[in-house]
Amino acid sequence: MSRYNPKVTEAKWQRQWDEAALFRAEQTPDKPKYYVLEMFPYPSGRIHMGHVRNYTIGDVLSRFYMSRGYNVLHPMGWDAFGMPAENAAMEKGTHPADWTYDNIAAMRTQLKQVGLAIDWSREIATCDPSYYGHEQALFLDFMEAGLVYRRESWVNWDPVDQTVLANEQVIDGCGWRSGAPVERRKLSQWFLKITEFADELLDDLKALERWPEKVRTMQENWIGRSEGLQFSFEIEGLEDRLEVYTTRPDTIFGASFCAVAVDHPLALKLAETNADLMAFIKECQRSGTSQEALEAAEKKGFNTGLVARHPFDEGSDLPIYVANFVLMDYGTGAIFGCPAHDQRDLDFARKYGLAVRPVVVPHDQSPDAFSVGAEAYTGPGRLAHSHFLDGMSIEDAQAHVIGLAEKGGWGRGQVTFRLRDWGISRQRYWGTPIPIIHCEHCGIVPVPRDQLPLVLPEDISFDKPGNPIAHHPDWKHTTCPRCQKPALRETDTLDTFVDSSWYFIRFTAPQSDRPIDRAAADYWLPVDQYTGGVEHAILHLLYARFFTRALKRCGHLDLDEPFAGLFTQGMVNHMTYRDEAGQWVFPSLVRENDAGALIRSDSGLKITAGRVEKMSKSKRNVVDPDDIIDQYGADTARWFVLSDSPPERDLIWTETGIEGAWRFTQRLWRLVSAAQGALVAPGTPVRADLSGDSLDLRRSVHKAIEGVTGDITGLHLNRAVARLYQLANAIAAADVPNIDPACYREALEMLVRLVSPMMPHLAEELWQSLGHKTMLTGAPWPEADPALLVEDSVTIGVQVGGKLRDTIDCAKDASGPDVEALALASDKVRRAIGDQTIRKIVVVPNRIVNIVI
RNA sequence: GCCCCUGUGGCGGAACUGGUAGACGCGCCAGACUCAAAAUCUGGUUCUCGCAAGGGAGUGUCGGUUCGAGUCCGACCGGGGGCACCA
Repeated sequence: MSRYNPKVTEAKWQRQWDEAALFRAEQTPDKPKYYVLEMFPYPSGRIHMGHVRNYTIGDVLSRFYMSRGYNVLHPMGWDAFGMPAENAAMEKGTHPADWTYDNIAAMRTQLKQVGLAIDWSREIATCDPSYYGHEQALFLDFMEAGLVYRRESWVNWDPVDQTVLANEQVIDGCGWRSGAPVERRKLSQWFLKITEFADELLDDLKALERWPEKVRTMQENWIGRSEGLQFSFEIEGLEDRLEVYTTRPDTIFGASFCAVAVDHPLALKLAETNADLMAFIKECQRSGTSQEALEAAEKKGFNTGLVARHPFDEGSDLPIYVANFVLMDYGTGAIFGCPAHDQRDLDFARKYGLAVRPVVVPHDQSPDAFSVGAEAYTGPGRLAHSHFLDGMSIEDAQAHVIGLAEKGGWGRGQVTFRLRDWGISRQRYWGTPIPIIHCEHCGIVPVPRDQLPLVLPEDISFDKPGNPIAHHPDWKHTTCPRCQKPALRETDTLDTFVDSSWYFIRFTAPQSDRPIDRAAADYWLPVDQYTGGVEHAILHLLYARFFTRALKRCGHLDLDEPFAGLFTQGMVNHMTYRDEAGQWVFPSLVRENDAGALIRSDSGLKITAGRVEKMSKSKRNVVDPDDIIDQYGADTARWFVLSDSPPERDLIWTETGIEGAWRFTQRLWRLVSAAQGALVAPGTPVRADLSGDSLDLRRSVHKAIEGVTGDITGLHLNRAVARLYQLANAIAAADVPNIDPACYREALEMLVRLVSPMMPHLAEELWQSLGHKTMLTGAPWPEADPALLVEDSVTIGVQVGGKLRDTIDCAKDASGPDVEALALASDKVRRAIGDQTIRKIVVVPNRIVNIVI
């Protein structure tokens, strides 16, 4: 018997699918549509196992829905703008465009070898003017719709390299290249008004039933709607009042200080005449702009000497601090601190010796005895030590204080969101140019639409630090479209999240001369199943949801939610290895010597195995998909990434695992090949009166159809794989001479058909060798015969006092008394009961009997 | 620091809405085939006491709800993801 040769077979079927144009998405009214999408890759140069896993999951769905009679759209493209291309340009001197397009070409070849059912005619790259030109048009549409504005905001500034740094380029507060301490700087930047949709983005999460609960929760928290009180304190000796926002107006009597952000106008004004305060502010600005850096920093404050008057409690005035943990972006940039009921305030109060007065007391404690130690109390309770609020619930007290503030005219109830507007300006070359002209006379003027795409300059130099476009000798010099006088182009480019906020829409009509073809978008959208990593759970997905709504407002779409179903897949991990010299070692170099110790195959150095971690180039714990496909074929690689781990969890890549998958592909091949001679002709009907082993086999087959279908629909792909192993075991264990020949053929055919979405090449090959002349891809999905799925007897457990003592076989749906009698007839059960009295017998039909003693 | 997720044999995992914990795969052990090896096939494999029959323990830890908890509730510990300029 010949061995299965994936190299020849996979190439053969890929060619045939291609020639038959099977994966070309058709927009026809006779069939329902199904849009399958995986997050498009950044063209880093080579695909990694994470890609293989991601695209295989999507591919299984594509092929499955194709055979269930849908018009399937399964496209591929490239998230092709971004920093790595510029870094490569700086390090290797290659042009970002050349580097990117070379990478795309290499990765396309690799992806094609995986045998994905992709409509390659729709391929797009975001760095292509035919894509980003339309994006520029959309930017202008947003501008006309009032969704774009410009204001100052903070960036990480590297004082040595004279350049803006991304958060990931700030390491321990210093620039990654220069090592110089990073400063915060203000720059005029472009923003999109995502906050205008905050309520909608929050409310509509509820309707996203096919999104993971955790992603919805994360977005909910990110948007962060809160109801509170905005009010102002009188400041002793000053005309100005201090405007603060609080979500806990009930704790007003527990206030012991006020604090403003380091970039709050009051702080800046005081710093003009206070050198110490100025130094403190400068000190605080010597850290990155990331939330993490700000919040993880030790809480520090500067006492301004100013005092805020408590609105109710004349005796207790509150010192005003400038504090590094107050955020200018949230609320009013100023707070009152109630240390007893907020952890950050408590940490601050302990450091500066401020009073900690509990004003909310848990229901089971007395107001006089309750005190707060190292942890703030944020739970439920009753108000205490709060004059007229005493005894109220938190909710009542909040409503009461807000009411008083509104009546007294010194404050009002206010809804605040944590969500901030989306800053889309980047001071970089490799991105979409923002189509704006700055004119001294006319101000901000959009680039006329007939001049789009506004393309990036090609002759660019990375010799100097900073933004290469701004350094370009003539690109930015232009004339104002309004007054025709000399003017300057905007040199900022768009955040790459803008590119990925509408690519799934462009896929519906990638060649259209308008950004969006309404008919195509109406037909294909929303995406039915979107798959990608959880790391995109908030930003990318929220931006895309916002973009869809903004496009609707501009008349491009009639759609609110872009992704009807979302699936977040886990990472691919691998064991790490280090040699005696402390170097990380590629798994392909690890060998076991005769003594069973791990050594390097090149140098012979001893190796120690470390933790299992996410595959990463830096730790070298990577496996190259090319090597795997070369050695085992794409089907084996696909089978392995689908097996074992549930797709939403991390997968551990192991050499033994891929070998197990390889054995299974060979086993399937042998199973079908061995049957060849003995098979009846294709299409021979299976008799209805099977019995014995044939009937048992047929039941297993139909249960597998039912199970696999359900597993794929529910995205439990690892369970589908396990079921197929079971089915193969059942077929292999069958005593062929005793099995009805038509039944045996059916079993083999169903195995092949059920395996086909996962191992499409092998399935085609086996289908052909079973005597079929037409391709399996796209052929209708099998249906289970319901009559073969019903069981007439069940085995259930019998517990005595909650402990399993025996199992009994009984008729399905047998009545309580019958099952009870059967259970009590068991020797093991009687022994377990002994001479104890039976207090009660719980019978759950078809499940369990529990005899309570 | 804040938000979210996760924790089951030697390993990856299975267990529908609370009802026989460990399906399936990997590894390991024994056997068959072979001059031998590889491949393949058959059987076994949670731990523990026991020759066996049989008993006991067991789903990160501690506690709770229940006739019954891997599953629900509370606290804690370990691992991971996100935190707005990585994509």
